[in-house]
Amino acid sequence: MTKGLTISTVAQMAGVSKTTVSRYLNGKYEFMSPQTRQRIQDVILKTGYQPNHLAQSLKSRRSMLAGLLVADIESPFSAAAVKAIGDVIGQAGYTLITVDTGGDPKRQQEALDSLVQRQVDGIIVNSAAEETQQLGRIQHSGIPVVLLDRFVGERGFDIGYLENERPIQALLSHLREQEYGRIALFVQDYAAASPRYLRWKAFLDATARQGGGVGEAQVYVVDPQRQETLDSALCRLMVLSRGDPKPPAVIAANGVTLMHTVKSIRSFDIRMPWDIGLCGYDDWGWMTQLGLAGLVDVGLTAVSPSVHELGEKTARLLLERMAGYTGEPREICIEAPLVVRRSTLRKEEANR
Amino acid sequence: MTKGLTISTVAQMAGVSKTTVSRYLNGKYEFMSPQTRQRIQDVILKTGYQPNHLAQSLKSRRSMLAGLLVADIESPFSAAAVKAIGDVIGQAGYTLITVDTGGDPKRQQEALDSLVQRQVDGIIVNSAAEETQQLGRIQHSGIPVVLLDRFVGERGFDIGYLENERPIQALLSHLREQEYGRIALFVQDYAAASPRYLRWKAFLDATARQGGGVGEAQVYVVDPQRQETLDSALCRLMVLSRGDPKPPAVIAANGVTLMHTVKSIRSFDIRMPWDIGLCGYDDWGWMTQLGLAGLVDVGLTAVSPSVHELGEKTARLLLERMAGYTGEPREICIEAPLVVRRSTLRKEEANR
DNA sequence: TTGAAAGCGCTAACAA
DNA sequence: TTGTTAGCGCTTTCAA
Repeated sequence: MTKGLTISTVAQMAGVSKTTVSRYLNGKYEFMSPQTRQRIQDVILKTGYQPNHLAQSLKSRRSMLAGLLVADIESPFSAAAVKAIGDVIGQAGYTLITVDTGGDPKRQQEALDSLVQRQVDGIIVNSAAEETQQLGRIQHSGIPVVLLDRFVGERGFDIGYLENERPIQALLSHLREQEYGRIALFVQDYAAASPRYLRWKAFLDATARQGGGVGEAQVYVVDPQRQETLDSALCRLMVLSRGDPKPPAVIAANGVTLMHTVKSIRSFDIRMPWDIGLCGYDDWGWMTQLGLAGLVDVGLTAVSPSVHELGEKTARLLLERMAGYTGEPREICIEAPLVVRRSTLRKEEANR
Repeated sequence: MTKGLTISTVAQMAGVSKTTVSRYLNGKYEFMSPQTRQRIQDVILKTGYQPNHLAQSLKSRRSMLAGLLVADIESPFSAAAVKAIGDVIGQAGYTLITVDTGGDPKRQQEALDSLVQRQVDGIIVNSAAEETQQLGRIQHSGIPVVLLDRFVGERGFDIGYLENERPIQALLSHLREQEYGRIALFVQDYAAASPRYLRWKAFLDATARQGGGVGEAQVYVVDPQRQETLDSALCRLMVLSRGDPKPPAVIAANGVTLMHTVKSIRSFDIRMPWDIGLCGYDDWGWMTQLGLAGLVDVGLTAVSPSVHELGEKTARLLLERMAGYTGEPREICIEAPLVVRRSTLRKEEANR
């Protein structure tokens, strides 16, 4: 592969056996004469020999490889997660194979097969599929599987995820305090991914609980791929609210939806926070550090979870499993604070 | 690793030899009786057998693995590149190992060693280091190396990169047309990465050529990690321009700098495009599709290259090398159009 | 049409 | 303190 440089070559050049070189490589200097050690070192330095990790893995039955499946590596959420997970996993000596499934269950399935064939020692999955037979089988076969943010049908897996219910409730109370009228949830197909579902559910529960005849009617299922779905949802909302002294407000269920809603609001020249209030569930990695949501228009009110923390903790779950931990499945929930900005502040501020 | 399921097991269960199973796995049905084939297939389906890719690679001397080094996977630039490269490479049957070097030459070096040990068939590098001995050695040892956007000292590698000179010139002419006065370049340490250097160079050349006593003084070296560097650059610029009937304008050398400049401008309540013009070199992956730069304030004028195209073409360069192509080093330049938005339009528009 | 045997580069008993 | 030997799971001559 590289050049024909193998452990045998090195052994020969140093005038020792493969075993001894192998011992050297694995740091087992205990019963090795300093001279031998030195000679081997010299040869390795001189030749630039790099041990073949494939062979090592085959023999030792540990690949020191971990797999990570994400739905869309370009979303700031995935990017932040990949970064954090890569750091933690890498720190521990593992190499990470990150695969972008594009949210497609079939691609996810293929990717999983591929990872298994490559003998990864563990897998983290931001699942694109509700179906989990495959994940179950993999876990069963001895490769630990840890979920990232998205639940799948059955339990039985470790998971790290972002808090959903409370932030939605916080968003709602905030909008009520600011005396917005009709409150709508813009959400993508919520059967497809558990966070969306849970946020939708939380919205329904909270609105139902607080009465006022609000409910399902206030939910708009949109598709950010098709801007017109946002446009039409927005228009309906505005029309339904006409004559109402209190303006309506939108909660976008996630970052993509939030940004596309901004776009839509802009295109109709609707003014935030007066004609409409806008806020959402937001996860924008370093964009958040930079304050992207703060850069947009008047600054967007948003739930702002630490995806880095999510990644780190989730990676740790996997590391523990790969180290042999076999306790009950664990669930780690990352709290997500609400950051209020001007897009929903129609009362307190002068708003120049 | 998985379960004890190996090719021997399958062979035994199907009542054939390992050889035959191996033939089946590799699609060599030519001289195989349909019954045999069927039997093997049945066993594999029943047992869920997955061939050990480690062993296959060891024997066949092709890992079907490719490595990708990026400086910061969280930047929209890297994210878009990773996506595109992953798609193209994956499509061709390779598995991609993406490593985030954090822009640290030492980490890059370690990552490269690791990839070599894992016997990757090729490597794409968005280099964090000017030094290239290691890359040269790797390439020399038979593993093709392709550069992504950043040149390194010596030539000798294939590279895909974004056009630098012309867009900077375009930005400058545009600013002149709009009759801005003093024009400044905000750029990070330009010794560290070739694109920055080339943009800086292009800026100097173009301003020098057009005379007017402008030149080095107009370049501000900033560090987006430290907002105060942006703040102070901005203030100096504003002060130097006081009394000038034409307002100053800033060209940010890349996306991060651009966004941080926005932040700074905001914090001082300076109005775009009147008190200042702002534009920049911009690479924001799906953000661009979404029109992030369009979401910010009045919309930012920016150079808007297709990082996807860059990723695709660069990946193709590597695929060709891995397939055995051995011609001269090739350089692919991706053109980057200028998108004019309101942040630099002080003339044409009413600008309500 | 199928199989036996050798070996990819490395590790780990077991001997010496 | 070091080496011999037997594989890890797979592919591939060569022979049958």
